[in-house]
Amino acid sequence: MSRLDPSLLAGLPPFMGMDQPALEHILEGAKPLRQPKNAHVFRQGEEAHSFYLLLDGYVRVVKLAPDGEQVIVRFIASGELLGIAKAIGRDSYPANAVAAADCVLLAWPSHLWESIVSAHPGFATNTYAMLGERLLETQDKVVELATERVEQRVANAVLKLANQSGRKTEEGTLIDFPISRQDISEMTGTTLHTVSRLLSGWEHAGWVKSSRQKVTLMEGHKLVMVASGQAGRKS
DNA sequence: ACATTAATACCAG
DNA sequence: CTGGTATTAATGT
Repeated sequence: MSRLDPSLLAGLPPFMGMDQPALEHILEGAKPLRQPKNAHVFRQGEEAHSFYLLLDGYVRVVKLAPDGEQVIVRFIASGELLGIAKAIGRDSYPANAVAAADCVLLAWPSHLWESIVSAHPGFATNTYAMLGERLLETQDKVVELATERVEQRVANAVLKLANQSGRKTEEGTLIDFPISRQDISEMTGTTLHTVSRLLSGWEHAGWVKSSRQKVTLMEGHKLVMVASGQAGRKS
């Protein structure tokens, strides 16, 4: 068993403002874990035996509707916690978590949650702030789904992804993990057909560039226009 | 070279 | 305009 370096955690949002001994203490209970692309980190309904910190990669959180329909709730980027069912008083996971790219994570057994939180008040406030952020995000998304048209929603989704995980290239901003039209449709409540049509439309206009599992954003401001409903109206 | 899976084209409601 | 099926294109083995 190799020793884990506390500098892995230093500077990450959940551990902001914590000193070296505290980080070492938290790391004692963690074991590293590596998940290949498309592997499940945990499944909806499963007993929440562990909680996780994503060190590298991306995982998508997918909610399964009773009829088998899938909805992508959010993407988790590196440095974020996931599977913290215990923090909201649950003992089963509320959704599936799937590696969107090859991932490396740290896993803690869930029973350590209580002791870590009570031993480290800074960690507690950080994670509750994070939960609050996520709550606001999902509220915004509800409003979006209820009030905006499809083109606005997918424009928003693309912008969000580019913003959250964009990598600069000569072409523009590349979303640096594999993303299919199906994925985008599951984020925005449409079908892959509509997403495909919109994306190729924008590609002809020169606003984005897309190929299999890849989307690069070239003219972000144009998409912002679409997202705000100021463009693309047709009759 | 083949099988698998994503993206687009095509067609129907 | 949306949703389903077929065809084509890309990717992994």
